[in-house]
Amino acid sequence: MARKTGSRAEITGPLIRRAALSLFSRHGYAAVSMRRIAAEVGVQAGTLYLYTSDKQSLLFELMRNHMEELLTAWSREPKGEEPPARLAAFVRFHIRFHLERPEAVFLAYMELRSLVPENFARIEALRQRYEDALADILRAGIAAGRFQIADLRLATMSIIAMLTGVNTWYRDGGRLSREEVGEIYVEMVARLVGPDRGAAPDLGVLGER
Amino acid sequence: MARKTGSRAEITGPLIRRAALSLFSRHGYAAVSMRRIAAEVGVQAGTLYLYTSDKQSLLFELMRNHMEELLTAWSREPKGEEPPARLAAFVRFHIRFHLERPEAVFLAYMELRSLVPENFARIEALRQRYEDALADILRAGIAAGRFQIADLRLATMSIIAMLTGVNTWYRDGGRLSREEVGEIYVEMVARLVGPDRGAAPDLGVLGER
DNA sequence: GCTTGGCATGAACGCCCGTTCAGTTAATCT
DNA sequence: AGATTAACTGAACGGGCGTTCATGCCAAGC
Repeated sequence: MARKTGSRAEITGPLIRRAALSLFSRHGYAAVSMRRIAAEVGVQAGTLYLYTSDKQSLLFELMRNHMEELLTAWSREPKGEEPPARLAAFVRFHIRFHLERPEAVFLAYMELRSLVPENFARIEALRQRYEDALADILRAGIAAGRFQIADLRLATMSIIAMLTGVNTWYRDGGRLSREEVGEIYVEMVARLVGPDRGAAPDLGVLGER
Repeated sequence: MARKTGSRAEITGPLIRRAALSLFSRHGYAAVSMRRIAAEVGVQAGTLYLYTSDKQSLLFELMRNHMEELLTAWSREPKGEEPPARLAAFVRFHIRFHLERPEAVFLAYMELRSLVPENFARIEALRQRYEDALADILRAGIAAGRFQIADLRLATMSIIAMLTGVNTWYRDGGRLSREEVGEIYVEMVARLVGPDRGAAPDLGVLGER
C-alpha cells in the first residue's frame, strides 16, 4: 500500500524551491537572503542547508530545471512535417510554455549574471540548444524554398526576442486570451520569414474581432 | 578669464555616475555596495553622499537620464513623411541608439524592480511615451492603408522586443556592422507590418552577401 | 518502552551593508 | 598671511549577510 503522505523532507524540499523561485524572481537573487526564504517556508535559515549546499546552487538548480523542462517539453511537442507548420508549432509552444511559468522565465533571463562562470556556461549551453531548435526549422524552410530570410541568425534572434517579450506584458483576464495571442504571433512570425502564405491562417479571420 | 579645469566636484560627480552605471549593469543594483562604487572612483564611501542623497536616487537618476536621452534623441531624429519611411527611421534609430549605450540599456531593463514604487512609475511613464511613438507610426500606417496589422499593441510590443533584443547578442567586430544589422531589421519589420513593399530595399541586395 | 535516526533549531562566526558626521586637508579669496 | 570654504576622510552606528554546528525533538522500528 502506498504512503498517505511523504516524509517531511519530501515536502520541505519543493517548498524551499518554490519560495526561492518566487522571491528570486520578484526581488532578484542578490536582494533575497536565505533567512527570507526560510521565513517564507516557515523554518529557520539553517534548515535550508539540509536541502541545498549553498545559495548559488539553489539558484542554479532552479534555472537548470527550467531550461531542461523547456527542452524536454519541446522535444515532446507534436510539430508537423513542413517547415511552416513546424514554425507555427514552435511559436504556439513557446508562448504557451512561457506564459505557464512566468517566474521561472523571468529568473532564467534576469539572473544569468548571478551565476558563477561554470554554472553560467551550463545554462548558456541549454539556451543555445533551444535557439538551435528554432534555427533548424528556419534553415529547413530556406532549403525547401518556403522561407525567404536575409540572415538566419538575425531571424532566429528576432523571433525568440519577440516571443519571449510576450511575458513582459501579457496578463490573464486581459483583452486577448493566450491562444488568441499565439495565433496573432503565428501570423506575424510567418510574415517575418517570408512570402509563403500557404500554411498561415487568413488575416481576415483575426481582423474581424 | 575662464577656468582651465573644472572644480573637483564637477569631475567627481560624473565619475561616480559612470562607475555606478558600469557596476550596476554588470553585477546588479543589489549586488553592488556603495563602498565598491567609491573604490572604483578612488574615494571613500562617505564622499558619495556629497553627490547623491542615497543609493536609490543614484539608480533612479541613471535610469531617468537614459530614458530622457532616448526620448530627446528620437524627437530630434529626421523621420521622413510616409509611415513606411518613419517606421524604417524608428528601426534604424532604435538599434543605433541602443547599441551606443549598452550599459544604460541593460540597467533600464533589468533594474526596474529595484526602484521604489514612485520611481518605478516615473520610469514606466517615460518608457510608455517611447512605445507610443512607435504605436503612433503604426497607427498612421494602418490609417493610410500602408500597413496590415492584426493587432496594434501586439505589433508594437513585438517590434520593440525584437529591436531591443539586438543588444543581447550584438558584438562589435562581429560578422555584421551595426548598419548592416539595422538594414536587415528594417526589412524584417517591414514584412511584419504588412504587404506594402514600396519603401523597403529589395532583399536581393542583402541576399548577395 | 527504548533506541535510532531524520529533521529542525537557534546561537554563533566573521564579514559587509547604507548612511552619518566630526574632523582634516588644500585651494581660493581678501 | 590669514580667513573662508569646498572636498574628502575615516571611524562609527545598527543591522543583515551566508554558513556552520552542537543540541534537541519526535516519529518509526524493534
